[in-house]
Amino acid sequence: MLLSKSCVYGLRASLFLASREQGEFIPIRTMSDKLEISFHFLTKILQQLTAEGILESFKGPNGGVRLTKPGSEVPLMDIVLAIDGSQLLTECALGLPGCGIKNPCPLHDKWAETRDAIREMLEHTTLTELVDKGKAENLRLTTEGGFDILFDD
Amino acid sequence: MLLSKSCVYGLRASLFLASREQGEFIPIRTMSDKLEISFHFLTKILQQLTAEGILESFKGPNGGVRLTKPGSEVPLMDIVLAIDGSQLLTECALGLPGCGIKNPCPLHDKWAETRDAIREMLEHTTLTELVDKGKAENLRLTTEGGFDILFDD
DNA sequence: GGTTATTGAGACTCCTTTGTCTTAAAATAA
DNA sequence: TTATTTTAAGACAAAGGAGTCTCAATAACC
Ligand code: SF4
Ligand code: SF4
Repeated sequence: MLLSKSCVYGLRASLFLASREQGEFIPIRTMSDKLEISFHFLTKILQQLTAEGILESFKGPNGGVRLTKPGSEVPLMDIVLAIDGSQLLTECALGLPGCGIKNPCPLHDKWAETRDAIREMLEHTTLTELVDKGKAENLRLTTEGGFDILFDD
Repeated sequence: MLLSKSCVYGLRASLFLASREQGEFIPIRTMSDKLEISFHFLTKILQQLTAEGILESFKGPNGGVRLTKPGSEVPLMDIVLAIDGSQLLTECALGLPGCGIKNPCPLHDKWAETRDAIREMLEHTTLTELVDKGKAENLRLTTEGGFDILFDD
């Protein structure tokens, strides 16, 4: 799999947060319910994003988490790097240790192109971009139903 | 990681086989030594490729494995599918169950492009193509040294 | 036939990822 | 102050991937 499960959950939650008012703290429990992700597991993942400065959290009643920056300034890459690390963009096809341009394997040229395509996609897509698209076309973030079911409070 | 370790080992071994005479059976022990892969582990992986008809094997002295077809007719995709399955090309970014064009997530359009790039690369690159390149430029298939060290018998 | 070289099959261990649970810490509200 | 709501931290369990090992099956050679 390209992205780990933790990373996918982190992305889904980040999209959820980006779809709300920016100043609002959203309880993790709300997100875990709506996105159908285990609460404790999601908590651990979001703690990583908080540690990386992508989210900020607040304890106690009316607490929760929120994005530190507007979603339009957060490319997907930020979340992927925070959770899965740079592995995807540095390791590769034949997975030889110490890989690079200097002493490449035969797949390097072709793989580098593909890898760049992945990088471009993750760097140039922002949370807000996907949220806007999701809202406009009622796309889904969860197993069933469209984007809008996330907002029946 | 894009490809599992088993898959990477399978690819490396397939490249090794494609670089030899086609009719020749190569003992797995020889490959595990040259490619620095655990013998028993590589054996299990190559058994999968044999079961899928990509390799054929022969027991006993002078036995080993060989490609069933010339390397020029074997795209990398065959090996990836045999070992990792179609997961990489069907599952995706947000990993929602039952994904597809019918009920997509907001990432679908962008992801589909990237996924196609990966598919194209795997489908249109053959073993022989990489072997020729590797031999010409003495690229590497193992941690140290170039392509040629595989052939000091 | 007996020994040796090789793949085939499967049990088994080890490690990472995924997921659950419990307890502590912080903030609010009564 | 006490109870409640929330995140923080970390122990623990379950599942899958990665890797090791043993023994059986097959083929060649003596
Ligand atoms: S040489 Fe390039 S393609 Fe090959 S393993 Fe290294 S980074 Fe990957
Ligand atoms: S809709 Fe497309 S991109 Fe989104 S999870 Fe499904 S297949 Fe992947």
